[in-house]
Amino acid sequence: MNAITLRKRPSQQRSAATMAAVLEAAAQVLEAGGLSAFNTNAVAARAGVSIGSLYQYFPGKDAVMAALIRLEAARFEAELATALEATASLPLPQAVERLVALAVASQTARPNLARILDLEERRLGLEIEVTQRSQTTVGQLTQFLAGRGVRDPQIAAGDLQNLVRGMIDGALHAEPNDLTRRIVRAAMGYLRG
Amino acid sequence: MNAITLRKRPSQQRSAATMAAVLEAAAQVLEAGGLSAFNTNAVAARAGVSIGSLYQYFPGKDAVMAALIRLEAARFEAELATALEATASLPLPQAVERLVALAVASQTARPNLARILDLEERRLGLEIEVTQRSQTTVGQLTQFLAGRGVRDPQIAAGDLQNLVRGMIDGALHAEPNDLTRRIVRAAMGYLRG
DNA sequence: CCATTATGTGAGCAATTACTCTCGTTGGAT
DNA sequence: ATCCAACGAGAGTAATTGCTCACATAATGG
Repeated sequence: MNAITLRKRPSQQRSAATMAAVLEAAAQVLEAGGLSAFNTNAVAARAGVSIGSLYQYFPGKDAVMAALIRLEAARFEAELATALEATASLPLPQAVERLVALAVASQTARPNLARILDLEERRLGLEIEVTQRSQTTVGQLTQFLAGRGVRDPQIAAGDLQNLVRGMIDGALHAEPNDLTRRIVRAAMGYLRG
Repeated sequence: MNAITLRKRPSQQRSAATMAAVLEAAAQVLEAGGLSAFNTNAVAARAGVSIGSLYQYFPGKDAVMAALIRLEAARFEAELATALEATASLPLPQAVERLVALAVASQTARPNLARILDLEERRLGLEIEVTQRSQTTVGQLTQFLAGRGVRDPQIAAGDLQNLVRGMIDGALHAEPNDLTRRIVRAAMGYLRG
């Protein structure tokens, strides 16, 4: 019997290293060549594994994208969580400045990557996923704003995220000087109403 | 003689209609299926012309994209120009509200298109093109802001454009209610410093 | 040692794509 | 009527891509 021998399933330790290598390679390919350069052969080659191996760990191309999106989101959310702790006792303007500086630093590291991941996230429709509200970026921000007495904190959190993202995306290629200050001005203006 | 018979060159009247059909088809394909659905066969089919014809009017796929980007940019810049005239005598907050409302309306019509065109514009690197400063979106905005006594009007124009674009992009899929009001709040906050 | 399983490999296939080239059609001038 | 240049059509081609599969190698257990 055992007609169907329960395919796939590498699991465990080795897989973690290979998967990480693949995801890092995917990030590099996207950053260097954009969406059009993102193909499984290129990713596998840059990761130093064969395409066969890549397909042992990921069911398909989109799964690699999705995993990368989740990884980057988790990274940023972890940074955000510690930053929020550190600013818990600061007055609002200083707290906002710290958070904005964090976002700027995060986007500056790989200017093109975040933009592409954002587009792809929409295409794949995996917006709500890890979404324990407390772990999402907007979720954390919502709680922060609510704690500061901001009205409609959920909407405000979304708006601020979009505002910051938009200003960073655009300005990185044009006028990065003093960017944090400029963003803080807009964000505080929004919050003061 | 005339060994090479001076290839291509359809020009004149008919071309305008065909080119317009191709560009409108390209916009529809992008809006409906995203970047991955954007291929020359699909565009030609939707436009109701053969691929042969498409390639008579456009030297390649990217040229179609570029033409579409320029067309949409020109459309928006024309709308912006008339809106700026109409708001010339209004106080700043009302003027800003009108302009923001225009941007919101423009993006709402085809929510996905602008985002994609923006990404592609960067990939093709055709930022400065039509760029008679007075015809660009930022150029027009810069003059407007300068006339209102805003400091660093060029930087402010860029920032505002990015801020508005970011907030619209993000909010269209989440909380479109009262969007204009919220954006105006951020924009005016930025301008008041 | 061998047998059995887990893991990795990469040539190759099927599908898709951008683009070309040959040929048919049209419409106006002679 | 005949010709000719402009225009359109769409089958075909070469290249690329996502992905499979038959096989090599490494780990594990007896």
